[in-house]
Parts: sequence; structure tokens; C-alpha cells
Amino acid sequence: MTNNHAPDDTDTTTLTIDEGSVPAPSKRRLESRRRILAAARQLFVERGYHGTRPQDISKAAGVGHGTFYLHFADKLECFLAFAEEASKELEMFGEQHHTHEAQTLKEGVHEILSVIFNYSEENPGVLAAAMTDINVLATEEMDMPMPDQRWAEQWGDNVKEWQAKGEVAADIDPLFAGHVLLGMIRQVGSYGARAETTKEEVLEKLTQAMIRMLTD
Amino acid sequence: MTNNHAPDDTDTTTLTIDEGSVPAPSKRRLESRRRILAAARQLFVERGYHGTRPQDISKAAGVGHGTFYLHFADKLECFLAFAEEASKELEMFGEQHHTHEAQTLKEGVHEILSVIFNYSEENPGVLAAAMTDINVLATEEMDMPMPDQRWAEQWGDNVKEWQAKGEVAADIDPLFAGHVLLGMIRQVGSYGARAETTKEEVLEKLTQAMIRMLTD
Amino acid sequence: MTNNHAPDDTDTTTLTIDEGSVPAPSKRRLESRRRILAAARQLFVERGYHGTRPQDISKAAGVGHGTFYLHFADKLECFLAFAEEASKELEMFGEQHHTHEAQTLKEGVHEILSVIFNYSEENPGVLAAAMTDINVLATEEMDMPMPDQRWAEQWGDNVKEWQAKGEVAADIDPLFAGHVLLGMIRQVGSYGARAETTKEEVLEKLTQAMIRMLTD
Amino acid sequence: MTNNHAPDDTDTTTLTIDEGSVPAPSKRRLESRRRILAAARQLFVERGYHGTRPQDISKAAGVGHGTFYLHFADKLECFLAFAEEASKELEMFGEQHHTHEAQTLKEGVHEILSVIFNYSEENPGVLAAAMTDINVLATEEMDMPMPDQRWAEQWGDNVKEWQAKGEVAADIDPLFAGHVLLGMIRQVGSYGARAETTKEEVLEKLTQAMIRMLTD
DNA sequence: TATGAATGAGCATTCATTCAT
DNA sequence: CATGAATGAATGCTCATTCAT
Repeated sequence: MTNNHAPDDTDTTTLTIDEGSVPAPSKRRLESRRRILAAARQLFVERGYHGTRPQDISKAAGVGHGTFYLHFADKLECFLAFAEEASKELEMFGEQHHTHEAQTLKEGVHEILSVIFNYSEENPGVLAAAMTDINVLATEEMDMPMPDQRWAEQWGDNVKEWQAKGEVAADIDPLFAGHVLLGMIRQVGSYGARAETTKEEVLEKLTQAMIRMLTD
Repeated sequence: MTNNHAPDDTDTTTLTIDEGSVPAPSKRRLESRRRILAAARQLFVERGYHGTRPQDISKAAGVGHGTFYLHFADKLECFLAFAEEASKELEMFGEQHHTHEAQTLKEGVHEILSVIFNYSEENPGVLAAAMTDINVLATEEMDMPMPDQRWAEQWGDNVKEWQAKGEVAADIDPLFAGHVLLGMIRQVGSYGARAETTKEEVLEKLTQAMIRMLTD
Repeated sequence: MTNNHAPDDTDTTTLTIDEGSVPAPSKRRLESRRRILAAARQLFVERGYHGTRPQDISKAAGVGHGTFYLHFADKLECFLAFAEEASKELEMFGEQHHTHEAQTLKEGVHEILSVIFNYSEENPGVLAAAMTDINVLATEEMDMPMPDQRWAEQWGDNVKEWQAKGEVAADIDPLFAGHVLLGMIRQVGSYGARAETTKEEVLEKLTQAMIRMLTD
Repeated sequence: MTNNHAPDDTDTTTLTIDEGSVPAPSKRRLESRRRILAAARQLFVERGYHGTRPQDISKAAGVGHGTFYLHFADKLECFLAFAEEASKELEMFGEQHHTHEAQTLKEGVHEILSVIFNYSEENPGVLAAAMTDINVLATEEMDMPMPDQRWAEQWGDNVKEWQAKGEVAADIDPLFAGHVLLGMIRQVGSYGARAETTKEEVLEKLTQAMIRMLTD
């Protein structure tokens, strides 16, 4: 599980000429990783974690099977990188579509949900795949924070802010509410997939439900 | 996927007065199945679907490998039987703890949640395991209704009844609400496992959240 | 392979009241064996030796799985009994359709082939299944005479008789000719199955070919 | 059943001048396949199809279990490759030992039989194993032409040519004769194995029998 | 840095046979 | 004499990972 590989290639900002220790990842290397992650995303979404083999990912990425392990210690690490990427992407997506700072609770909830729904529309299945309960994945260890834990915490932080502004009932436990809200969002995907309805309708219903839950 | 293992269903040309045609499964057979299902439950809960091998189940059940396949066509069928059993059990559990018919929304929600929480306390992890998103399990087939779909629908039915009594806001879509409520419950398990809190506290918080969500 | 079972039930003629040693097989026992063999024949023909499980045979025969082993030491013994039965049946079939004793070579060959062809028409696939090369079946042992060896020898005996009458060239080795004739018959089944032709046509062609081969 | 193992056939977006597009299999890969096929041949001959496990083949070939499936989709595909190889080999063997073009029927038959007998002497059991009735092997599918069908057709073609030269009776159906000749050859192996005789003797006898059968 | 052939422990499943009833 | 549940060694095959090139 520990990454005993080549230097971590997240810091892409180093422009210094190789000072000795951490050589800047070559263009080729980054390109490989990008292709692998893109392929992994598609396959994890389409077939799920257990239905996707590293071989499939490598093949879809157009690289050799060994190259996969040049970038990820194992399959799980690759999945987590995918989930991380999706999370970051959603965050960026939110920042880009963020409109006005000071907003009412209703506006705030609606905007966040809009971001999630729009992202899901553009990237169908990605969030569901990334939220795959990790205890389904790994039998052991699992000390690392799971994506859905982080998301629940983020929702909790939002609730806390709204609470500070007096828009959310004071007797609500923010972290608890964060989990509940996340749960609502997760399961709603299942509803949307089966009921004949539109994204907008679901969005409105969910916004209303959340508001009601959060206010007295 | 269909269980063609059950007592022989071919031409039973018995001339006896049809006492049921399908000879009652022998005690031994039933006992085997019971043991296997009990072992399966424990292992699916402890290690998850993919972490559990038919071999492990057989061993834990104290039967031979082949006996497993005498009762279940394959691993997935065994898992579904486990999920079904859990569902039935929860239902029976509810019926046994059901107290008074006519109840307010708050009493109703609280009671149902109590049942779920108490069942989960007696059978830790069982509901979570049984709700394992089956599309994580089988990429194909899956025409059969998934446990969580059924549960969402049941919650939806409850909401509809409360709505009829005027206790739930009229503008709420019952099926949608059913999904949302199920989502809340599922995720709350994750909260309860991590936050330092008591079952009672979580129960109270969740009841309150649900009530707020359902009323105007 | 050795039959360490109940007394061999071929001698059905004993009418004596149990004199102590070889109790007459009960009606029930014989009926069981008959049913099993009938089922075995059908399945060996339809699915081949390796495609047929003792369980399948028992089920088709409407008896318990254990009953199979009451009559046959193992699957191979059952197959050999089936082959033996087919052989006997063909012989009886021949005797019943046997018309006139003194016959020319052409008449003789034609008659024997007629018997075989007619039997095959009434019992499609049985001879082919019974002739299954036994080295395909058992990896070891195989000291017992295989059905096709016996048939080759029978053809050889026929050739010898015709030779004695001066109808077959004197320089022909009867046993060799027996094998060759058997080979012709076996492969012709494959021809008949694929070429669009009638049984009669094939019969005529084969008779002609055999006659030519045997005469100078 | 199709071999999707061969070097990657997906989008090879190489811009190089198409030198074959499918990268030539590496030496190592070819060597592995060769070793596996060699081991498979020996084991199929010695123990038959059902007596040979992929595991045995891999072990005998000195490669890992998985390597077997890198080259063959399953056991049956491996067997068919073996049969195909034997067929090709026999053909090449024939071409190498082919002496003079214009030949009488007797010379022609004798030469072909010589080739087969000599090949069988150098490769004992190979032809018999390769001719294993495939319907004994696969109950389903089997659209591909079986080795023995092809051989019967080849013999048929030979008969047709001889017929054109007027050396074979005009009233003979070439394809029918092809099957009959193949049948003779197949069964003769069984005779040769049991009767105490020499290869040369059998060859002479069989040549004579075939000639007689084909001429008026 | 990249490759892809090779690996072998591991998996789900089968089936000829046994034995308690 | 009959039953059918039980057995477990064996089978065909997979797949995450390694390593020589």
C-alpha cells in the first residue's frame, strides 16, 4: 500500500533544474499517468472496482501492463487516486460555477446541489463509483480516510457555517447533519435512475427536503 | 441463477394423494442449509462479499465444499438468500416490537427507527452487508429487485400513509422521500461508527431530522 | 472395476426357491437395473461418456443416486454394460431379420449391413456411442476386450466363412479385413450425417465397396 | 473460443509505414507456445484429451499455469491447435517424401499410405489422438471443421483425380470413397496394434484392399 | 522509463462416490 | 433394497503482480 515508487508526481510546479533529490517528472511520465487514470476512471465507472483488472486499465490506456505499477503501487492505490481526482474535480467544478458569496441557506444548498448534479450529468457515474464504500474494497487496514468520510465532513462544515449565520437550527449537530445530507444525495441517485423524472425536478425536491431538515 | 437443487421436481409419478408433490425437505437438508446460511451471514458481515469464499462458508458451516452447491447455485445466490433472510428477519423483528397502531408521525418514525437500530444492535453489520449495492456484485443480469430498492419503497409507503393522515406535507413525493430516508439511515451508520456517541443519541437526532424533513 | 456387488443378475432363469448361495434377483432389483440402463443408454448417446454423470443417469432413471452403485461398481462398468447390451441387441436384431441361410457374398454383406443400418435407424446414435474408443475413456488398465475389437473379429469370422466358400479372394487376411470393414462402417456414419443422401443409397454404395474390396 | 490473446489488436496508432501493424510475436512468446504445444502433443497422445489437464501441460512445458491461457483460450482450443499442427505436419511430411508426379493408382495409394505409416512410426499415436472424434469433446458449438472431415475430403479429392485419369471406377462417389478410405486407415491402426505383424505387411494389405475397392 | 510475457496462489465450481437413514 | 444428502479431491480458469528485456 505504501508508495515505494518513483518520486510522487503531484508537484508539477517545480521548474528548477534537477537539484539532485527530486527530479521533475518527465513529460512522458505524466502523460502515462494521465492516460492510466483516465482509463481507470472509465472502467471503474463502467464495471466497478472488482470488475476492472489492472490489465484492462493498462490496455485501455494504451500502455504496457507493467507501466501501471510504475505509477501505482497496486490496484487499490489507483482506485483511491481516481476517487481523489473526482473529488478535486468536483471541487474545481464548484469553484468555477460559484456565483455570489453571500447567500441564503436555500441559495447555498441549491447551488451546491446544482454543482453536484451538473457534474454528475457531465460525468455520469463518476461520483457513485468514487463513493464506493471502501470496506467493500479492502478487507484489512483502512486507516486512510475514505472519500465519503471527507464529503460528509465538508457538508458538516457547510452546515456549521450556516448555523453561525443563524440560518440553520442551533440544535443540529453539524457533523451528523453532514452525514445525513450525504446519505440523501447518495440514495437520490438511485431514485433518479429509476423514477421517470428530470434532473431539475430531483434537484428541487432534494433542495426542499434538505432545507426542511435543517430549519426549524 | 435459479436454484435447481431443491428436492427433485421431475416426474414424481407417485399415485398417492397429492400431499404436496414436492417431498418435504429432510431435516438434515434443512439443517445443512441453516448452517450454511448462518456461516454465510457471519462471513459476509465480517469480510464482505468479495472477501468471502464459498469454501470459507462451507468450512465455517462444518460441511463439505460440495454441500454449499447443493443448496445454492452459486455464491451470488447465497448472498441474495442472506440479504433476503435479513430483510425478512427485520420485518419480523418489527412486527414483534410493534406496539400501538394509531400513532403520530413522530411516534411512527421513532418506532421504525428504533426497530432498525435495535435490530442492528443485536445483529451488528447485518443490514449494512445486506444492503451492499448489488451492482457492485453483479455487472450483468440483475433483474431481481435489490433489497435497498425494496426498502426505499417501503419507506415510501409509510410516507404515503402519513400523508393520507395529513401528518406529512402534501407536496412531498412519497417514493422520493422513501429514498431520501433510506439514504439517511444508511449513511448514519457510518456516522455512528466514527463519532463518539450513543445509539440513543443518534436515534433521537435522526428522528428529529426526518420529522423536520417531512413536515412543513 | 471388479464387481463386488450383489449376485450378478444376468441369470434370470433360476426358478428354484433360494437354495442358499445365489438368491434370485428380486423383480424390483431387475426393474431398477433396467431403468438405469435405459437412462444410461439415452444419455450416453445424447451427451457422450464424459458428458454424462451417474447422477444424471439415476435421475433420468427415477432412482436414487445410491441405487446406481447398487448395480454398477462405477461409471465405466455401466458404460460397458450399455455397450454390451447394444451389441447383444444388434445380434438379436440380426437374428430376427435373418432370412435365408445359404447366400452369395453380395447377399450376405448386404444383409448384415441392412441389419446394422436398420438397427441404427431405429436406435440412432447407439452404435456410435457404444463403439466409443475405450482408450478415450480409461487411462489405465483396459485388459478387457473392447466392443469394437469384438465386432472386428466378428466381421473377420464372416470373411473367413465366405473365404471357405470361395467367394472371397484367398489372399485376404480375414482378421485384417474384419478391421477394415468395421472401419468402413464407422466412418460411413460420419459421411451419411453430412452428405445429403438416403440410407438406401449409402447402403448400396457401401455394399458395392465392400464386395469390390473382398473379391479379386 | 476465439483467441483474443495474440498481440494487442486494438488501436495501434503508429504512424510508421505499416510494416505489418500487428507487432511480430516476440521470440520468447513463440518459444513458450512451442513448448506448450509440444507438451500438449505428448500428453494428449499418452493420456487422451480427458486425461490431460492444462496444469499437466504447463508443468511439462516448464511454464506457469497462467502461461497456458496466455496462448490458448481454453483446453479445447489447445487441443484443436494440436490437431491442426499434426495435420499440417503430416502434409509437410508428405510433400517432403513426395517422389514422382505421374503415378499409377497403385503407386499413388501406396505412396500416400507410406507417408501416413511412416509419419505414424515417427510420431506414434499422434494421428489417432488428433483424430479423436471431437463430438466426444465438445457437446456444443463446433462449427469449425473437424480434422477427420478434412481428411475424408482430401481422400475424396484424390479419388476424384484418379477417376479423371480413368484409374478409378467411374461409378464411385469420390466423397463417399474418401470417408471409407479414412475409415479403413483409422481402424487399421487398431489392427496393427493388436495383431503381430509388421508395418510393411499392413501397408501392403491395406494398399491392396484400397485398390480393389476402387477398381472394378 | 516502458514493456508485455510470465507467474502461481487463488477462485468458483464439479462430480464420482460413500454412507447414514 | 433404496435413498439422496454429503463429500472433498480435483478441475478449468483468473488476475494482481513481477521482472527480464
